[in-house]
Amino acid sequence: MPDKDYHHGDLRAALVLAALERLEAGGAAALSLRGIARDCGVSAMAPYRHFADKDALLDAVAGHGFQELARCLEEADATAGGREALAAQGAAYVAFACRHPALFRLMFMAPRRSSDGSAAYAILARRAAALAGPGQSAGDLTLAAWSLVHGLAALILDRRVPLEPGEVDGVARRITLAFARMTEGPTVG
Amino acid sequence: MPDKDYHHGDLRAALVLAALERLEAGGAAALSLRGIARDCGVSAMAPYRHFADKDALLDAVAGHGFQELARCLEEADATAGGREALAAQGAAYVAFACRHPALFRLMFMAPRRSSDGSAAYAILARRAAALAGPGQSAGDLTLAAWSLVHGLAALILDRRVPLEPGEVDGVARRITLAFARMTEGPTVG
DNA sequence: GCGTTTTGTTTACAGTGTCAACATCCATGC
DNA sequence: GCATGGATGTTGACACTGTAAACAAAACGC
Repeated sequence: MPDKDYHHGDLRAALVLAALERLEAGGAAALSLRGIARDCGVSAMAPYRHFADKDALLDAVAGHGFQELARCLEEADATAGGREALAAQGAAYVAFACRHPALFRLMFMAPRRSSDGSAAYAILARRAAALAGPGQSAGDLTLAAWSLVHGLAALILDRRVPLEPGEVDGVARRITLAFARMTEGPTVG
Repeated sequence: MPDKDYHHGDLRAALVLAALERLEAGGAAALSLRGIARDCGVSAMAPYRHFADKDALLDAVAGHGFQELARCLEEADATAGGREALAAQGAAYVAFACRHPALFRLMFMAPRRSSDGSAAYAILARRAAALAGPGQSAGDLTLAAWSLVHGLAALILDRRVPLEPGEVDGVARRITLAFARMTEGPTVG
């Protein structure tokens, strides 16, 4: 094994990981490119060999987050079927946001450029669309379901709704489930 | 009228206004305290006579946004009654976010400290709670309604949902209205 | 009128993202 | 086996940021 002092095995991955750690520890304010580089034991300019600029690194971090979110949704979806599966996904979505608030904000709440979240969206969409009753638009239903859980997560994160940590899961599950029941009610037109 | 060269009349208000203009023009990235001060023709340290730090100024800007949002909701609410009023509020909420994307993000999507949005919340809550059927929790219903429109706005702002500007209002109205109809469907338990 | 308080200014410092020029290492030709 | 070229990392510099400390000027109370 060579010296490893100059060339860093896999700096790109190390940078993303360090950024994630900083994010969990100190929030978005702690995300300085120089700091991240320092954490990796590397100079301030080294990241530019792997990312065009700071935003590009942040995009990679967000991408990591989306993968993890998709994993969580998939896992939750497998625990039940039908409407209950949708409720489980809703609760998992909110739980993810609460577990990684700064990451969640980074993923969504910045004028990002790319950071594809379609994988996570697809998992939720599959469940939601299957619930569409006659005369209900599957597209609208999916969008509504996503909006509901996303908005709930965002409001909780911003302390806009006074909820104890212990209540969050129950509320998310209840609301999502009630929403899912909407599909058996009277339909439009 | 005295010289007005040293003392600025009402700097505090001018700073908030300048910040709002910068926000509309260049997004959150253009919000530098020094730049805002420059826009007001004042030195970099002058803002500190009126705000503890940059975040305090941003809080004031967010507060301004919440007032405006409340005004929009109130206005929309007056255009109709019952479920239609809720749908109108939903559309107005989303429209506000689309009209002032950077401000909306500033209001919600940062680890703020205060910036009270309870006025806007109250207007929506009043309508939503009135729609709660027997066995439905007014609190849950209100939270769900808010989450729905807030999430929809956030997702649209982040281009997570491919919507033409022209479609936004229709979708928001449709989804909110469909949600409101949920209250006449079969209830929990 | 004078002192106090409020409001701005100047200067300075540490920290940021990023450009340009340079250094070092690794893999590949011969 | 060694020069060479491309990848990777470094140093130094620049313009910019938020903010602390010390000072200056205008406004107000008596």
